[in-house]
Amino acid sequence: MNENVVLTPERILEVTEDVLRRYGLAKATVVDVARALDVSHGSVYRHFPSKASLREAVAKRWLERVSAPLGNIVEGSEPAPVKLDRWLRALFTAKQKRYLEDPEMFATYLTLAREACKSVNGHKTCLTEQLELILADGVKQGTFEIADTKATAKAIFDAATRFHHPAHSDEWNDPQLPARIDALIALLLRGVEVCRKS
Amino acid sequence: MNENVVLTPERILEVTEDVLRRYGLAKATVVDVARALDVSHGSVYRHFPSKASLREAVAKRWLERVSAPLGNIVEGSEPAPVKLDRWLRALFTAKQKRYLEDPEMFATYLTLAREACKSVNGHKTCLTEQLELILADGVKQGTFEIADTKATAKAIFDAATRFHHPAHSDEWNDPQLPARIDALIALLLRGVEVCRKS
DNA sequence: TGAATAACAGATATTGAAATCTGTCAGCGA
DNA sequence: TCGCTGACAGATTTCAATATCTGTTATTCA
Repeated sequence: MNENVVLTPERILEVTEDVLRRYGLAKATVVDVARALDVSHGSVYRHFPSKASLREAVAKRWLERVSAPLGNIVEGSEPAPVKLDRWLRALFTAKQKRYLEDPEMFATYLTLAREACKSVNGHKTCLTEQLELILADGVKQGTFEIADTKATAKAIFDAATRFHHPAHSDEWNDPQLPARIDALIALLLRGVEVCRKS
Repeated sequence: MNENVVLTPERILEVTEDVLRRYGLAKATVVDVARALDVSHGSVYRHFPSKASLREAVAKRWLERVSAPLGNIVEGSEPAPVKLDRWLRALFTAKQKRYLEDPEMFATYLTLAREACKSVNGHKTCLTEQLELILADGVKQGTFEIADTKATAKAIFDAATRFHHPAHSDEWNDPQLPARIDALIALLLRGVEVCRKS
């Protein structure tokens, strides 16, 4: 495995994900990562000051892979209600797809995320800000009527918890899930849209 | 401790909660419970067929203590929006109070509940039905406008997850919690109420 | 010079033998 | 008769000795 490539943080992170996938979270050690890279484990410590920081970096990468595509929806030019609908569904789908495709790896990332609560808070803030942009957009367009967009963005994020927070992933096999998501999104949309015909 | 009282399931459950509180979930054994009751552990097995069923009964008791007081709010004669507001806040307060008063015991009950998923499903169904009654009430009174009360009741329950589901209890110390709850309830109320003046 | 290493101390994980627990049942005593 | 007991087998947990890992540093090599 002695690649004639320089040792970069990025390469270490990739191999670390591999090692986590093969050995599982509990058994994956820094020594394993070093072995997979064909270097001594001391070399890994040259790029990451501790095992915890290595794990945190892996978690951060994963969270960024989830939130990046959502940014595109915010940028789009659709009406705000459509954006809100699509953004929420994209968030749910991103998480649920990862869970259904590889539950073990998902559990691994869940535990990593629990440890890396700083990165998770950043992730949450980032997502809430995206939501707020959509809401402000809708207010400007006259389709939404919202007193406090920041508070409402947080409220929507909180309300959506069950369908994107990994703690509830064991319910994502429920055949009624799509119906529940539809009902929630309808309820939330009605909560922010301007009054329809009485 | 040799009480001259007959051994009833109720008495066993009470003492079991005591033992759980003193020894912790991991260390509490059926032998401990029997010792506290001053009987042989065989006697406990006369009333509960297994340790798991004993634990499940403890979980069920706890869940019932949470949901019972909420029933009174449903029965009340206030306007539906007030009921809905009070019911949600009562649910959140019930869980959060238990968590803040004794986090260790709360964690114990959380684990018990995870095991007793049958009881938990009953609990959820019971709560959702209470919600549905409030919603139907509001529709009849003309304050709510809801296409499908059953689906909406579930959606509200799902939306409230973050503030009553024990998996999120570690966030209940957040000083912003009351504000977040206010924002969520306002959003949900707007989602079910008939249109106000445009 | 600067990246990588190998050897090390203290912390953590593994392992297998011994202790304890769960669930059962034949028999005791009211 | 009926509830309780105490002894038991198999499963689970504990504990301490052993092995492995984490993080550091003096040294090597290009």
